[in-house]
Amino acid sequence: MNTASPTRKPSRIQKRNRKLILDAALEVFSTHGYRGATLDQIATCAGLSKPNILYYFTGKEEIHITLLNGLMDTWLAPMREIDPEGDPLEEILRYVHRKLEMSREFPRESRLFANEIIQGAPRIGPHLEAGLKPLVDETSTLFEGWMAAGKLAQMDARHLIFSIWATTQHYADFAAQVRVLMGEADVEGGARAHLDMMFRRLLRP
Amino acid sequence: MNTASPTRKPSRIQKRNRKLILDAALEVFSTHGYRGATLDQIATCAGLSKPNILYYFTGKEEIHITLLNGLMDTWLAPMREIDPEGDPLEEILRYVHRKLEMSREFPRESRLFANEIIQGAPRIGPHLEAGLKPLVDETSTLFEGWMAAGKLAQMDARHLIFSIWATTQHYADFAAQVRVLMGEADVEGGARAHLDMMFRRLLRP
DNA sequence: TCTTTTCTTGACCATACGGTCAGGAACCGC
DNA sequence: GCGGTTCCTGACCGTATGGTCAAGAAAAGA
Repeated sequence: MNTASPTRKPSRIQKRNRKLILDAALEVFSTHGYRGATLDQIATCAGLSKPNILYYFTGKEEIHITLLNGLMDTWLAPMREIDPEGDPLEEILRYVHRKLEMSREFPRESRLFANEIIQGAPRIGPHLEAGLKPLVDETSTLFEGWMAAGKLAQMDARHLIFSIWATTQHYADFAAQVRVLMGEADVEGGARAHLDMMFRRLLRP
Repeated sequence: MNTASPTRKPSRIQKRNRKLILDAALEVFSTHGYRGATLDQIATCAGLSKPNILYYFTGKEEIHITLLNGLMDTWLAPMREIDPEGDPLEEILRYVHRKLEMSREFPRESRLFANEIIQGAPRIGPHLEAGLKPLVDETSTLFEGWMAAGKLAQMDARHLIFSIWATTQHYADFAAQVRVLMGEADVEGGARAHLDMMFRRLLRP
């Protein structure tokens, strides 16, 4: 019986294999996109047989959705950690640095989301509305309060957030391009210094 | 006989149909990615039959590569238009605005490139090295000269370029997300004002 | 007009892919 | 050790997809 049974805590094997599958799927989906990924690739990558994959998940789409949902929390955590009581400039800079770190630490997750959004968010659209939007609205209000209090330079809070996302995730999503253009240089360190300077200049009242 | 014949100027019909195909392919590839796109979709979208598509192109991959190569020039044109003799700050701001305009005007092209790069640039990698890198190197040198002359704030020129690309293309590549978060607001105008202010603050010596 | 070349297509093919199923193997409480 | 449940797989199926081909329709020369 599969996981459809309502009350049944997952066995040791179940936990291990679902993790194997999701990890393999993250690898494959993030590099080939949803349509480009195949169950065979995921199975091989996970070290399991294809029917076994379908023993744990009802189909390809469920794997993808499970991944996206599970990752959403991790992905938004840094924004949730912005402290309304902290120093505005330092809080936002900390957020920038945390996002950049995540770009380096979880590039596959970043690309998974990027792939999904670029293609019109066909499978995660509802979750954007329900999960992301409230958080962004709240954070925007917080930023606007800081600006009104003269703690930050005046600007559109949502566009500021877009700029932070864009500049930090760029290093994960466009890594192939960055690698070509930067060669052997210390990309990570350079990016950190650049973004710190950039947002410091931008936000200083 | 197909286009492999070396010396043969394309007929009227040939020109029209190749254009139809490439335009349809841009639409389909940019929204579904390379693997997600099918020849049938492209054929339907172009109003031609599938075998007819394959009369003009040897296969799916050739269509994709032709698209990428043909678009590269258009895509890099704004960077080529930066005037070394112009006012540094205004030249770069003009570049930012031009890139943002292209995001609005050619979102499909932007997503096509984004898809390709995210997946590791498997089909355009060589062209990045040969076409993009020299131009970026040259532009970086120009920027560094301006910085050394005290016309711009000091920073890493390559990371500056990344920041410009990331923030402007974000509005095309992540349009689905922006739409959810901004609702009916005037995204275009807000983005223009925000990026102008942002890079002005950043670059002012 | 007649001929040659270019263009177009319906029918077809081989493969790849998502998914199913019957039955066997491994695990687990007893 | 035994019975029942969970876990696993080889073989298989229907469909979608990239691509081919022979032959007809349309243009283009002559």
